[in-house]
Amino acid sequence: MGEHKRGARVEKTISQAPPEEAVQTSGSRRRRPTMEDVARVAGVSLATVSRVINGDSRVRADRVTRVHEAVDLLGYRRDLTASNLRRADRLSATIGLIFEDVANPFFAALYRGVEEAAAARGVLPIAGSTDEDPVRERELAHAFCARRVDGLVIAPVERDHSYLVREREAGLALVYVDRPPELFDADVVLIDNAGAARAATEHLIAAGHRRIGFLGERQRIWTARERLVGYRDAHARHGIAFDQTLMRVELGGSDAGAAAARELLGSPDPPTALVAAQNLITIGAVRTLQQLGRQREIALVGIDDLVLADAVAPGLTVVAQDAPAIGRAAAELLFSRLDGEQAPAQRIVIPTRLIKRGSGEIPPSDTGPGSR
Amino acid sequence: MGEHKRGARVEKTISQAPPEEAVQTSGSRRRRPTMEDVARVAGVSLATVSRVINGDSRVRADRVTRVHEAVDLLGYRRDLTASNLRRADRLSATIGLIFEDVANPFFAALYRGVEEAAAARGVLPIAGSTDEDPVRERELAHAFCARRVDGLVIAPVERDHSYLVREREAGLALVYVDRPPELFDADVVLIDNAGAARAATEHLIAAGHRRIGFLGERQRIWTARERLVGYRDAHARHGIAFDQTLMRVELGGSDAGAAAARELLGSPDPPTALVAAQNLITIGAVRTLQQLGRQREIALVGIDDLVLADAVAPGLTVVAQDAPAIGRAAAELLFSRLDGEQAPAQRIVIPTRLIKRGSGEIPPSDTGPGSR
DNA sequence: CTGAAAGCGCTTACAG
DNA sequence: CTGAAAGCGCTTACAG
Repeated sequence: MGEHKRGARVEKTISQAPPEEAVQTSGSRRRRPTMEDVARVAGVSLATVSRVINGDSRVRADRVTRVHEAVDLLGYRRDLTASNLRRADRLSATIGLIFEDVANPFFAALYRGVEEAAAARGVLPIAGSTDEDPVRERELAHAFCARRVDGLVIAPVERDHSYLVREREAGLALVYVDRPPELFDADVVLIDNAGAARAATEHLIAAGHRRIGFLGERQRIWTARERLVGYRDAHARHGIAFDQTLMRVELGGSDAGAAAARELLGSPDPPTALVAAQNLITIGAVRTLQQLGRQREIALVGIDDLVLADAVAPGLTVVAQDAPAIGRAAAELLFSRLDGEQAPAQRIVIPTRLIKRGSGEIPPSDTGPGSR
Repeated sequence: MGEHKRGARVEKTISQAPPEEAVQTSGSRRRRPTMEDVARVAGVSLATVSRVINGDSRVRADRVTRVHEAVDLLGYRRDLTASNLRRADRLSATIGLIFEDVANPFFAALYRGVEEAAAARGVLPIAGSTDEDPVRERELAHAFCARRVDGLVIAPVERDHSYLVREREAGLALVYVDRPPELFDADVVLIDNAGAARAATEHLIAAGHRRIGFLGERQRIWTARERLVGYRDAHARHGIAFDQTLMRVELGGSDAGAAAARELLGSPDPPTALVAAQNLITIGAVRTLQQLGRQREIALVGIDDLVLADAVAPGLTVVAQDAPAIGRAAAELLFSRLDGEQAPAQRIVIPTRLIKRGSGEIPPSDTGPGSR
């Protein structure tokens, strides 16, 4: 298959089954009826069929009927890809979604929000997961553009999106979610991450904690950095010295979160409370506290809500974000751009909400030198 | 917009923004470079460009270089929709996913499994949620077909998929997941639902329970019916009379599950254990048990695992299914069909696993006339 | 109101 | 090995 290597340079993610095999795919494939077939059966021209299918009101009523009858008879279904190729607007009624992981509950809910807003317009989303790999992100973006999506909703890993400027100039609508663009002037929908982390931390400070551990994601991720900022900010606001040893970052997933929590709590001068800065990390932290049997002794506030958060004991206090609302807002922004909205790039901030369920309301324990 | 009504009849879900507006979309749109542009810059013919892009090895090396240089210079990106229109295989490298709800953790994980298997082939998934609405299912299927997806992975709501026979004849690969086709002979990947429910129920019987409540989904859903069968089956196998009053079905979501659990436990002759036959229902059951403070008294086994299931107290015993594996298997089956595999329709059963965490190992309490 | 014709951006026989 | 030409299934000026 040496001949595939070169093509791959241009279109890496698109290489599919060897063409020579694909031809003989499914034994006796039946041709789909085309507008031409419909025209023949209805006894009108191809142009008239197209007009009827597209709801052009200038067609005489009896011809409209004839065409519809032929459509039903043949089981004709329009080929949107061909239609799109020739249309003036060149809209494919498809948008691309680039997320860290579609299986993460946050992004799954975001997807749903986008889907709902898009469905109202007859638009369908294609989604892909980057796993925080910038190469994968770029491949996905290219793969989506090759399919001529009308827009991209992207939770960026990569800082440099200059590889998308040409697509934008060609009309691609671009909306960032969860994380802002870094070198681009584009619409974005997100939460106040620093504010959320600050609220989480201040909630613990209000309960009397002075030694609050921080469990954060990889700092290459913007939200992770912002949340750390909010955590530090809360300390500064309350005149509490920031203690580097209470901070664990670069955590990828629940196991890493669990291990980091265990490490922190086993340290010589341990925290009396924890801020878990991402949903999977929170899961890990909860697990560790329970394994140590200290879930009623060490306070915990998570960022981003979880299913069953109200069912653990104590209930899990979180700063919740409204993922479906983020998705809906992003989709609506994207469509407004597609409709020609020329206003400057918008930054929409979806409010978060502190949900007190118990774990965040535990006062500091007297053990350890950290308590006052 | 009266003229849109008729078009809607043929392509309901595709009607997009009024074409007349869409034209003036984004001020000065720059045309994307085409193969023609590349050909001009490289000083070769359009056909040669196409050959190079497609990795045809018969092109002379220096021309290959020239074309690649022109591609880089112009920032050319292939239009896959146009390519697909003309190719012999007519493969779009896109597949459609029709799920109940992409935000449900089970389907989100299934999506991820499909995505991974598809990515290896350069194929991208488009997904839509039906919310168990057969009309929406049909709209989604049509919308996907209009975009000329190569195949459909479908968790069916509708029993009658005869509206897809024409598409199948035209080469559409069809794989069912989670639920089998009812009137169709097609590939399917699922779990042994009756077996899972039987295992859950027998686990409770082994712990000594004789009055086991059942919380099930809407019985229009195949998995819901199967799980009820398994529950009853377990009773029959152990010579326990089936008590209709212990069964609550048609539950849609966690709130309904919570309410039904509360109702059952408050009945004159209540169960000593519960089988929660779906993930959201399990969440509701856990919630109710905790609110009543009876989580250490009433046993509970859920079907399908949940995040934090090990963190609730007692830990949640479940019969877990491997959603990513279901997704991967479905995608691989679909691709094998696309590659020409002609074998009879397959039924792949992905094993489930009982995970004991505490809630399912609670013995029957002595309260109530149901205990022996 | 309608049809013949051009053309969207590609691939693919067909010659050479 | 290469190019001119036909054509995939549509939409859209252009005439009438």
